[in-house]
Amino acid sequence: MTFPATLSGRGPKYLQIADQLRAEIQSGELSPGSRLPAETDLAGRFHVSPPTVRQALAVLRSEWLIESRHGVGTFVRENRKRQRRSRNRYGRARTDKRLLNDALEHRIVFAGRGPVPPHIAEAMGVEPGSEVVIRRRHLHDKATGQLREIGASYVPLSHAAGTYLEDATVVPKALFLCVEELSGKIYHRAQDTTVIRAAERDEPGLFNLAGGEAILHLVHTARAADDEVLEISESIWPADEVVFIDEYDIPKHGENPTSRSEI
Amino acid sequence: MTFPATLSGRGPKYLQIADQLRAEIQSGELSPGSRLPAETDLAGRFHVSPPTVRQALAVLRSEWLIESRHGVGTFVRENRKRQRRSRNRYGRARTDKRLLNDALEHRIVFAGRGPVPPHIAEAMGVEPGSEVVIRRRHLHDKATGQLREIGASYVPLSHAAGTYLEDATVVPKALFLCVEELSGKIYHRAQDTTVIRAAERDEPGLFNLAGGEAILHLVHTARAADDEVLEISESIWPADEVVFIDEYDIPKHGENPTSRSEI
DNA sequence: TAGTGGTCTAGACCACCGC
DNA sequence: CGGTGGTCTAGACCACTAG
Repeated sequence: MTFPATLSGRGPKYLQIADQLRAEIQSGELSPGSRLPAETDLAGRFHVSPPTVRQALAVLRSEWLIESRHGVGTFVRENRKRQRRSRNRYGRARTDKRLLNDALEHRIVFAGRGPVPPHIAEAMGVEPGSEVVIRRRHLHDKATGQLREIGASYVPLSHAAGTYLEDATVVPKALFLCVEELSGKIYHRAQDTTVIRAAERDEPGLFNLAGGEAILHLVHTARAADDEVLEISESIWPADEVVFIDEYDIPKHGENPTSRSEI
Repeated sequence: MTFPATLSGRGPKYLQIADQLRAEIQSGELSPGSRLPAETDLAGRFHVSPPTVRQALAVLRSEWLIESRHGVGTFVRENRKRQRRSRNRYGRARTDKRLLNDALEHRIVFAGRGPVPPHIAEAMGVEPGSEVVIRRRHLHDKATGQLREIGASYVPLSHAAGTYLEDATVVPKALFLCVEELSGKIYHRAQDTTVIRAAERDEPGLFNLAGGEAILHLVHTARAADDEVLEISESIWPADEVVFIDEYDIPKHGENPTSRSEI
């Protein structure tokens, strides 16, 4: 029998049940994608009331181990293939002339003028609500159609107003190369700010999350040599789908570091 | 009256209650650190049963907005002061000869030989369980005493065996300078791997978390010019306490990028 | 229609904390 | 001690999905 009907008696029942099920998941007895027994079945096997089972499942849900589909069942979460991102997006793009991940489909969901949101205005050094050119994108997994990333780019009117950046067509090359062309200025220095926060508003629905899940939110500010902001872009992922891998040279003794440390 | 007794009737009651309370928190009516009314009080005011109130509070807890203390009450979470980390820890350390954050107290909780854990062995390219010199550290907030970061460094025996790195005394300068001295090799290139995962094992207790919270886990691998691993270190934070701020130069056209992109 | 998970009730008793 | 949140029960009814 897969699920012992006995609880050892140490600690709360719902935690013991969660421990049992977690062990079965991690041992592979319950494999990714497989369905758990119905809540009423689990209640019977563990000799507890249904709400207690639900409490145990809530624990596993908060650990990102299972997900429930209303009217269908509760399933062991698939190990979603993790994306790999570098914080330095310019290195290869400058030579490859492309920035896009081949496994993702790039959909521009909005392009045009709009008010700059507060957290971007701050980084841009302008009044919140000022008009800028905004390009919003959704990146979908080509295989499954699942939304994997939400992004937006904000370019000052001075460089983007009236240009093709206001058209919702996919830019044929990396956005920063377009901005360099249009502005006549060169991207010189960047700042990336990364935070992890709880999912809010429509994000759980968009990403098909249980709710209350962690979101990774990156704001990227690119400046010209004279410190003028050329572009701010932000990217939003379900935090558990992302791995950052960064490789970089370590400054030698006496060498001027290319990154200012913020520690 | 702070808490209206009426629910608009749209959607589940527990979500409406959560929305009400969230609005009060975000408007500042319920300020950080202040106590919410007791669950039974809330049940009375909203005319629902106590379990329904608990469900609403569970939502806010998963959004990291409140925390409950058994026997005391439920409180609006303080905005914990966020740490700022740069991926490039070497820039300033090479000139300042220090790596430590002044607001944090560095406690070495273990130093000596031990088996290398699996996720480190992989990055190090050795058998899991091989012996290495391990230095484990806890970083506490000097003001509050709260644990803010767990870290560990792993140095191959070939460079650290029998040296002062096996003593649990705080190293007077940055660890990498010690390893450079002891090994006679220079840190040349680094890789940082960052993931966000659910808290596991004893982490909720150590960090005083509600459970199921997001953890940020960074593994840093430093290599010499000949690709030999000189040191691997890992850092673990409650994800909501960390902001990464990275500044870096953007490679010019035709310039060899210092970071290899992983996109 | 049958079976699933989602919402909600009205209690009970326990464990913890501060006074 | 009184008040708090934590655990648990034994139901009821609804909403969703699949066949």
